[in-house]
Amino acid sequence: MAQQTDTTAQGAAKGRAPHRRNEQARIAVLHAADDLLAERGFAGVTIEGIAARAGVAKQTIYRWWPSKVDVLLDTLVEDAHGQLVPPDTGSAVDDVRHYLRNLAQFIGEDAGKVLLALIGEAQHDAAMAETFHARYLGPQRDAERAMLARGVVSGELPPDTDVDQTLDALCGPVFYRALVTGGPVTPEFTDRLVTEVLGPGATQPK
Amino acid sequence: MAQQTDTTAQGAAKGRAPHRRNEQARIAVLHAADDLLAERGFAGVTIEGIAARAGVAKQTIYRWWPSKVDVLLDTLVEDAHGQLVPPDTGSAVDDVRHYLRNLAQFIGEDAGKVLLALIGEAQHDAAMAETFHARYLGPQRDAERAMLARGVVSGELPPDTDVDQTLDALCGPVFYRALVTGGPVTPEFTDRLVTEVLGPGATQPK
Amino acid sequence: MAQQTDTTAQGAAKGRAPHRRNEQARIAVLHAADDLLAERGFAGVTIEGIAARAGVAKQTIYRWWPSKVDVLLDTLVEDAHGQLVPPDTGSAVDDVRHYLRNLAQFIGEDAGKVLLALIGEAQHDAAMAETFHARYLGPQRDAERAMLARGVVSGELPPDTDVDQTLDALCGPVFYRALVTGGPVTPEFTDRLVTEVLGPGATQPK
Amino acid sequence: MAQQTDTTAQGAAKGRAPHRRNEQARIAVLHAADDLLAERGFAGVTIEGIAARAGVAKQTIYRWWPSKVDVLLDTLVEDAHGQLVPPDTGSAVDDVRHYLRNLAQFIGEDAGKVLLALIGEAQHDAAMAETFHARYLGPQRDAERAMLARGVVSGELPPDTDVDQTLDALCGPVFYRALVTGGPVTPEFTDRLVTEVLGPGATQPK
DNA sequence: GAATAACCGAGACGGTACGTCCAGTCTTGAA
DNA sequence: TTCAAGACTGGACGTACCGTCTCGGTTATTC
Repeated sequence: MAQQTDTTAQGAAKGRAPHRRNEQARIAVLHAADDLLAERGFAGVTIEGIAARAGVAKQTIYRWWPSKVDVLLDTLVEDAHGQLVPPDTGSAVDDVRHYLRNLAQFIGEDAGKVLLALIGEAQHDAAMAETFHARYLGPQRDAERAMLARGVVSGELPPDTDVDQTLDALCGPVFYRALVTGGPVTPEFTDRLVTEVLGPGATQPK
Repeated sequence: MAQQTDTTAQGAAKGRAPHRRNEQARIAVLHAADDLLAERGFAGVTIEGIAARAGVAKQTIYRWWPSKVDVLLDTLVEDAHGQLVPPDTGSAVDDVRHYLRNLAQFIGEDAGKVLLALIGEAQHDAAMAETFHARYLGPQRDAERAMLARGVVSGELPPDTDVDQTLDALCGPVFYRALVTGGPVTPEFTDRLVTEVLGPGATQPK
Repeated sequence: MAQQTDTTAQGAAKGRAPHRRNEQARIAVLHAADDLLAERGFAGVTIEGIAARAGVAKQTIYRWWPSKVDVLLDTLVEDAHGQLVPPDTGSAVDDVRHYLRNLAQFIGEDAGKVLLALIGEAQHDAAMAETFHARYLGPQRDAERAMLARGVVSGELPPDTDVDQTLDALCGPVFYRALVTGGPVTPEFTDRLVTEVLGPGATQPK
Repeated sequence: MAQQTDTTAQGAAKGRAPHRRNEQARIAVLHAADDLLAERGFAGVTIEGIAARAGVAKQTIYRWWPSKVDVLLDTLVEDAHGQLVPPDTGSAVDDVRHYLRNLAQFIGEDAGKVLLALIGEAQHDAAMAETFHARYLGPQRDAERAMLARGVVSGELPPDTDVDQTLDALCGPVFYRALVTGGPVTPEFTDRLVTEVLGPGATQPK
């Protein structure tokens, strides 16, 4: 993924700069897109608007990103990389509990708005949905699956656990609240979810 | 909602239609919008496109609908009215099981695509989200709540059931698959969900 | 000219109302058109605007006038009938002098703005120009010709006077100022015109 | 006037064209406007029509011209520059005679229709009238004044000549015929005008 | 230490759709 | 039959962005 590889200076590190890209411009674009989304909503994010706010030429954006959603996808990937990695503490149930709390909080923040907006856009654009899965949803899901799989291996979860069904039962309600009902996603809500889905043995909070 | 009230001939019945709206045009618009969404996706639905396909002037659309999402909302409300009413058979668990199967099937059809598209759009436009709740999500949720409440009253469900949490646990995974993971929503999936959420006493399928 | 015949109540006077036209509506329309022209200029005169201001339905206007310029033409004809009739005092030169002064003043008033606007519109619309000539310019010109002809008959003007050329030499500069240069059309200007065109024998002002 | 300045290659010569305008598009627009006026009249000239005929985007027109009349004004200025410059042969009376003949002919041609249409539009739109004066009528009048002034200086015309009154007496009738009476403007008509206004000493034709 | 090649800002360009205004036609119900 | 009211098709308005395309200017290697 060209627009993702040279995080900071890594590009210059080894294999000769592929073609000196202006890092400053890249960051300005990501920030501008992020800000516009927070301030004016998804519809307020336009290539022209990003360019104007970032002090960058439209062409510079088109050179590196196929569309505005790819810009947002980049910001999401960078943010999620720092905040949405499933933990690995040894206790799978604890991991799940913390991950869901974390997810709920993330969704409530600006960065999470990007995620929701991209899910929204994926409903409108099948091609976009595909790259969204390839770049974010797929890898994230894999990490989540691994988290549960560790619990199965350790015996903390039953050996016949259907990992996908369980993940949907855990994450589904969280996103449902965020995307559809608009209700608050509190730690109480996610903790209870964990208890109900993973069984009463998982009751004791950390 | 003005554009919804005079279903069939009620308007002419007694109430003296204060200003005769062209029913033919209304239906042509709804159909055109529906067709365009199915054929070309949400982005392919434009006021100009609807007008052209429906053989109607743009102004006629703007006269009765504030925006294209309101047109789609009208088609959704009409469709859902026929297909998504929670049943009331006496057995709440059976009702839920059937409702979820129904919901899963609806989401897979053209009419359901409208629902998903509107949920998507709601992520981009807060004002739209509000009317979406007022016109569809709110009433639908109320009907769902009533379905569960009947089970509590009848003793089929425990008296301390948290209706909202339970509904989210039931519907959340269904929408999560449809909106996010893209996985199939099969009857097996929803039946299992019912069993897990409402307890093993609800296991026996109808 | 249907829209002209029943000035005030004359329609009811003799031959039984041809088909009871609402005189009130007719007058309201003419006034509304006049006012709109004065307030917002020719472009601000629209059928919808006239209808709204006159408290009249659009259809009522279309029933009696083919277009908005016909409405203005009606107001012009009524106004000019009262103010722009060439005088007949016995002295043709005096008549011309007074007529030109009168014309200059008329052009400066609201009613005259209608005349200028219609001349303007005639440049844009050949069909309109034709009815304009038939209804106003032609008759007015005939009256002007008669005024000069009286001078020729009385011997006040030379027998070989080219009436049309002379009229153009008299009226032309007045309209040129009003339509093109935008300069003021003063009595001094028109008096001098008369002197130069009709000869020094016409010098003495009244 | 920005849209007029870089005639030919002067822009590239030294001044460093700050932003390359597409000359081809500019000319296509002027031609399209001209053609539409001749074919369908002023009302038939629309921005959309110009754009379609010129093979140009509407935005390109709006970028360089505030309105359709400014487009026509540009074509007029270019045409008049070539055909309506008052001559300077040494004999002011001859100059006037030729200029009026020229003017009469110009008005009869397509290019002259633009002039008449703009005078017409000026009656409807005060702001437009102002730019019309600034861009065309004013400069043209100045050139005409200079023509007469040369005659005064040379002694060909009396020293007490009122230049403005004389110009109105000369041009007024010409425009009056074109704009109002619709009569033909022949060389005989203009020659006679010159004789009458500038005196019998100016009689002998060239 | 030039030459050169990709970058970058700026923004003009052909387009599509927007939401608005008004034209001119029509239909309805009251007077 | 006229009238007020106003819905209807239709066309143009002027605006916002889209994605493509030059322009000159600026770096930063590469010869």
